[in-house]
Amino acid sequence: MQQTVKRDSLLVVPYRSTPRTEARRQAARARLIDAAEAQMAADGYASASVAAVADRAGVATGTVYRHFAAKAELLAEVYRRRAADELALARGVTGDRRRPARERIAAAVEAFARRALAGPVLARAMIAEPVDPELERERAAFRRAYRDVLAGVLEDGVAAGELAPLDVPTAAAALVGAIGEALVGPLSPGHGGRPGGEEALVLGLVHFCLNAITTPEAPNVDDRVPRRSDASHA
Amino acid sequence: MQQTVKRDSLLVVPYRSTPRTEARRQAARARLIDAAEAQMAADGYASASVAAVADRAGVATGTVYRHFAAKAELLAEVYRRRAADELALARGVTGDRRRPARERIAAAVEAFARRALAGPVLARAMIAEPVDPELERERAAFRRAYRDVLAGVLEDGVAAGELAPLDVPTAAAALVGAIGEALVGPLSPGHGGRPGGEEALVLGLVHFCLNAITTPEAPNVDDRVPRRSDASHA
Amino acid sequence: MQQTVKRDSLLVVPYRSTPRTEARRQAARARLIDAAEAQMAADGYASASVAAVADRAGVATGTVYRHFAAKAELLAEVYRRRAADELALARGVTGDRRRPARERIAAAVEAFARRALAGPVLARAMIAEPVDPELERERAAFRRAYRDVLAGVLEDGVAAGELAPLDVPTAAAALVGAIGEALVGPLSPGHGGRPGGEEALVLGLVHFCLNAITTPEAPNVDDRVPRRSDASHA
Amino acid sequence: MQQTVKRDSLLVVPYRSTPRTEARRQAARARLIDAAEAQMAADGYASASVAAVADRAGVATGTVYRHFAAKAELLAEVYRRRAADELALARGVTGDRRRPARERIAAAVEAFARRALAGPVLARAMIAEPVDPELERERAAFRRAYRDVLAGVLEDGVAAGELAPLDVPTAAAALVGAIGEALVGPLSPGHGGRPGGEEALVLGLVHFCLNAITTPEAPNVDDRVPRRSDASHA
DNA sequence: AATGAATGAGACTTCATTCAT
DNA sequence: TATGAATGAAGTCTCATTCAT
Repeated sequence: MQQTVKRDSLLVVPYRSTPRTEARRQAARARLIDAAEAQMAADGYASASVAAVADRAGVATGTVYRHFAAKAELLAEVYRRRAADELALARGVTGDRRRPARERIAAAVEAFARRALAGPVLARAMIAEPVDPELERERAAFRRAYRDVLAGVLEDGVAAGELAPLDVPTAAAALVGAIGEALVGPLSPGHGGRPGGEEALVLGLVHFCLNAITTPEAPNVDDRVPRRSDASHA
Repeated sequence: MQQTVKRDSLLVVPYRSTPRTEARRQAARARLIDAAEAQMAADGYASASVAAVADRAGVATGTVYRHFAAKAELLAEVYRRRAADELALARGVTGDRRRPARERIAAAVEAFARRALAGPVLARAMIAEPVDPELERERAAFRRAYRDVLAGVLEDGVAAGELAPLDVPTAAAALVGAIGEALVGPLSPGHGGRPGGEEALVLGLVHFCLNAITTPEAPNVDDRVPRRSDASHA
Repeated sequence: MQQTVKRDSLLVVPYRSTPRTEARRQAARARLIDAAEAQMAADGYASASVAAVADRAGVATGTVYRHFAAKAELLAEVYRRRAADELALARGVTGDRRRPARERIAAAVEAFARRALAGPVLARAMIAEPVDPELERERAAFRRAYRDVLAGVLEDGVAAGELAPLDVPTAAAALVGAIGEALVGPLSPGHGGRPGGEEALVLGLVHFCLNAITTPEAPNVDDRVPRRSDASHA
Repeated sequence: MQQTVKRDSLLVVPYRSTPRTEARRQAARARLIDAAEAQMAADGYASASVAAVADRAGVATGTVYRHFAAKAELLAEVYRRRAADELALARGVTGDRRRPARERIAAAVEAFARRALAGPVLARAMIAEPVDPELERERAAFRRAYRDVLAGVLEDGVAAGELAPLDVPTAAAALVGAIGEALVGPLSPGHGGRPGGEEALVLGLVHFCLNAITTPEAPNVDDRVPRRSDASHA
């Protein structure tokens, strides 16, 4: 990718260090990660062969191995970087602990939803597509981290008395899943027919999530098998 | 395949109406589907090569093709069979329309949860792992069918006045996702450390799902984003 | 191969002979050869798998091996039988040695042409399609035999002074080739556009063949390469 | 494949206009075509598996697919190249329209014959052996082109009054077949016993072909069934 | 004798990885 | 360091042949 020989300089100095070299190296690395992400965004995980990625980055396949020990490592980096972005966003949006937990959760759900809807193929690859065991680990890590962000908010809410006590880890995981499925599931067949389209989807999802963490009156689990019919609700 | 007309015998015996042969055939087919399912359960979708499945079934690879036109058809059968089981169960536990919707949803969630927990790797493969387009179609069909079961219950609940009005398709999808992630997500790293273990997980999840479909007091959607929109401020 | 046990007689007589058994055997054999020929006629040589032929004959694949040691042997029989038919016909129409050689040749060409045109796919398979070495031998044998029939006629003609002396083996081979190519070649791209269609083709071919064996005025071979040799000047 | 745009250099050097690389690439390609041709020449079309060809070329099987999208494409190239050679030769030898048509035909026949005799197995593969539909198309194209060359000469001859009117397309096809069969037919079993050997074969064939296009006196087709014996020819 | 399911070698093709230039 | 051709293991599928029933 980076040619070593510079045509325009007669003197080729065997420079050793990391002044500009390291920068170039990082740039090349980054370009490869970009290319891999772009490929996944364009045609899904399965299309991201080393050749396709290298091609997209404008380098030879061999060059990839100068920056990554194996294909899985490159793709793992894609997951990691993407996850970091997503987490940063989530943390940003939920960061203000003075605001009510429900508000913070709503913000996180909405932020995630909007990004997923903007790039559905990549979202699918990140959330649901199959992967090598190596990558699976990254994906699991992302989900866990994301859960942890949400869990933190939930704990804050419970501690502050805003939310009724709840099974925080489970609820956080369920939220992640609810978000993912609601967004990714309907997208394959096209979701256009719905009135309001994406906007309605986001609203419905946020609504769902807020409800889920808000125990109406009886936080007792036994509530789920009520004594009688819920006629009173009618 | 078998021609029925025999020139030299007046009595045409239908060559073999497959008395026992058909049974054997079905048995062999079923053995292959079992083997494929077992392989996916053991090592995930990616490990289910034709050779591995055949090996597990104790037959030669060529034999697979006597029963299925292509690998994808075998795996699709696994999905279909599994999905049919799951749907039958879900329909069974939610079938009594005289019972309250919340009770029926709780039953479905619990039933699904218990089965997923019994076979987590397979559950992962069924729910989340990557697949050929052909299989993706099966998986999507399953998810859609499952959503429809839940959506039917939700609609019953809304119609009966038991549930406050809600975005039924989104809620149903979100429920499927919540269930899937809550069960499958935590399982890779092992979930054992939790107090109460699986039991607590199931209860927490049921609780979460019931809450999610129960609007506390203000069913108004605007309730979710308190005063101003906060999401997109990363 | 000959079973000793008979179900319908209590007394199991190890019958030795060939009363009706041999007849049945031959019938089954013949049916397989028919089926193989029909398959080749329908879809060409490549389509004649053992399974397809057995299917067409209404027997199981294993049965084929009760009558033929290998697939090639079955197909060889097809060639042989077909060749025998063709040769019998050719010998029939050329058999009357009292008639002029040219007339006899014309009759053979016409007969062959009409049959080939009636069943072009089989003709192709017999004349030109690729085959196993084993079958190639049969095909070569047929061509040789056919050449010999024509050669016999040519020799008669030369001996009788009707034809000018000519290189009989070469001429006979060339006749076979001319017939084959003229018939089989034009059929692939469709020959319909021609005025007169098949009839014209047959006439043109007969004309060509008669000319080919009729030296105009100067039977001298040198006639062909006018004064100097011109061929090799590319 | 190579992206041309480079962000970090103003001077965009087209990554490699493939100075020597292209040459190497062509050389490798050519080596594979050579190997495929050699394999067909040695053991016929059926023996030309990808593995066998790669082996003969001294490369791994995968390498074949760096140069050809599919096996059929490699073999098609063999046909095409061979056909191009043959046609160029034929056109060269028949190109001078001032010479008599019979002389030009004789030259073409002789040229083709000498080459076919030099490599009989390959000639067989090119002319008569079976092939995939994809290759069949190439072969048909070659035959048609070859016929057209001969047909052109025949038409010239007829137009110039040198040849009596004749069914040009049929005659051209028949010439191709006559040449092919006369050369290829006798070669499988070996043709060595003949007096004069190859030389006689070529002479006899040329003679045959010239006769075939030379109507003695009565170009009428009905001539083929003469009234009486052709005593006058004696 | 027939059946037809099973066999397993072998064909084509893909793609992550290596290595001479 | 980059290149990209080459590698070769692995995957899917076909089909002539075998063998228990």
